[in-house]
Amino acid sequence: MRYSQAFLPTIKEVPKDAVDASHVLLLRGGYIRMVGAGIYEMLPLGQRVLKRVQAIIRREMDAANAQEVLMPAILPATYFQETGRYDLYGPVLLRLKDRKGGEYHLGPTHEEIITDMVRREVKSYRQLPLNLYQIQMKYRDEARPRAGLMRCREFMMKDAYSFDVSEEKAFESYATMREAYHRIFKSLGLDYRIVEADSGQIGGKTSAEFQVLAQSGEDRIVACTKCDYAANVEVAEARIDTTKADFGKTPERLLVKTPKTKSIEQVVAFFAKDDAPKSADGAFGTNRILKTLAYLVPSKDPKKERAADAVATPDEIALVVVRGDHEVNEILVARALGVDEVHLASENDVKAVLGVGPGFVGPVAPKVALRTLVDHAAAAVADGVCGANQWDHHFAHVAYGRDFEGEVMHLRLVGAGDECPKCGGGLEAYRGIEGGHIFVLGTHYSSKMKATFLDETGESKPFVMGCYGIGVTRLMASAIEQHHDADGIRWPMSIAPYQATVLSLGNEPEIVEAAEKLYEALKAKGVDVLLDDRHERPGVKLKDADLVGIPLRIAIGKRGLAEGKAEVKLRSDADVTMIAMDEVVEAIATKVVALGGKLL
RNA sequence: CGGGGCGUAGCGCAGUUUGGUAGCGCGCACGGUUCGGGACCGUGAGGUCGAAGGUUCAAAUCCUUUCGCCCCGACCA
Repeated sequence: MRYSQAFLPTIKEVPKDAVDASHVLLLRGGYIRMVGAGIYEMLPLGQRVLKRVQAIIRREMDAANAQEVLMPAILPATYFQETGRYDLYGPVLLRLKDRKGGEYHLGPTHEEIITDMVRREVKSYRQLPLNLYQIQMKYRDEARPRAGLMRCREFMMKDAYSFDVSEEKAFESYATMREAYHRIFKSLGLDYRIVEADSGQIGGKTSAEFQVLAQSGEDRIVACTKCDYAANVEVAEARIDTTKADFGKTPERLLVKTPKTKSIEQVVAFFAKDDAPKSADGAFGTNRILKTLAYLVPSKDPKKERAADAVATPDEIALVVVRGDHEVNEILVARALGVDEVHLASENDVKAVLGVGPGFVGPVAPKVALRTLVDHAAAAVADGVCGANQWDHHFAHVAYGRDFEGEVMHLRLVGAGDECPKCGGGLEAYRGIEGGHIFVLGTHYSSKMKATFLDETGESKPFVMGCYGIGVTRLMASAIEQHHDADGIRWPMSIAPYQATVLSLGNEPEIVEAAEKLYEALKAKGVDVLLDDRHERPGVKLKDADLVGIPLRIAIGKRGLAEGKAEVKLRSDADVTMIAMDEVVEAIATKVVALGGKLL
């Protein structure tokens, strides 16, 4: 391609609304443009990258015996109604009506459609296993689209679905996909971690996320420095402190007047005063405070709508006790209580049930008996402080097992500094971008949709399913988050829009001719190359080349040409190499292959 | 959905407080001088000031409504 003929509008200034590197650089480099919030168009360069990412995904999916299909993006409501997700998805679903008033929506994911496809056509265990995938635009009316291609309302996804005869076989399919995903993420040149994760609304139990490490990532993950343990903080665990409270040493429980002492900091400051009660080993630090939070537990009956002005009743409130220096993991709380989600109870709800406001709530002798969940670490505190369930009062010298009871479990957010639950090694915290997510679904969808086959004994059984997603457009942006500098993008060779770019630095006929000749020779060799033949000053071409981020740059200028040489530079490297003109083509072709590219 | 911010030329912005004929930089077109890290000079094109309604002799500016976009949070197969 010749730059002079290319639709490649680069921008010198940083677009006002872009913050994250990938967003800024995709706009500035002429890759994408916004049409609406979370809706983007791909310019020629963007489309080239996208096609390269797709090609890698197709190659590995095909190699893993998955077969490509294409499902519609416009879906009749009946499919999602069949599994209840038409309501479950709520406003995220982009709904529409046809001329007859029939209800439709745009597909946010396709479990129901593929399950229907398979139940209609597959009747026997002899036709299994089956793995079908597609690459297609998905539609989710996100509450808050952000950061360019990172979180869009329309985005490209590769979604695959496996169908097996048994749970055991389903896990084999899952393992095959996991290996394929490893190959894909490596081919894309991404630094990533595979982590344990929450399955969310999709159903099923076993799942893993492929998290691309990036400071701008929305997800928080922890990974062990010694073993392969890694998890999203949503579900991360840590080695449990098994030190038991030694009641022999814990003094008698003491009611202390603590006026206006609500926050953890205030409590610690209060007990740090000279005249305040002390624990046997000194002050009551943050890690000795038993932080007690009241959660509103929604009714398990979905038909029972809670009125906006309703006041909580005792059976709707659960107490969660964690150490003052720990944070509650609400996903774990919800899971323990068997509900989809929990929210902190409002001040009014807390007062209504406990007769006291947040800040003075504690697990010891509440006004009414409440379900109480205690984090392991909090249960191990031998001599702690907690709210006394009376205004302006706390208890000192309290311990789980002696002063209060509850269900002990893992309830807190794990972070850097915690110990690995597998090996005891140190955990490190990272930010990640969820680039892929794989699930064993079991029979969650097949049962609801009566998608069954006959096994070898003639018995009718639901398919055991798995599903496997990759955010294609998101990965394109993720690659930039990981590969850029102050001047622009540094594409990995495997997904770069062009493998090499030839710059003619100067408008002298011999320079233009040499660049043209090299361009044609590289093309003939099978190198995907962009020739910057614009009548621009060298500075403009060099700046644009850095911004666009093509991995290999060959500059033809007066200086080098005098010696019969071209200047070759890697975008990811500061050094330049002078190579004789008649050796450049071979050198570039070799470099392209060495960096993981393929000649045409 | 809660909080905050912003809509003025293709892009980035000033002008709004205190109403009085809409401006700057980049980009674009033409001419000239330049030519190895986003050149310079000159000339020129380009705007219903997001939209609607209101106040006023007069509205980018004041009032009301509305639409859109961004950031933080909540949410997120």
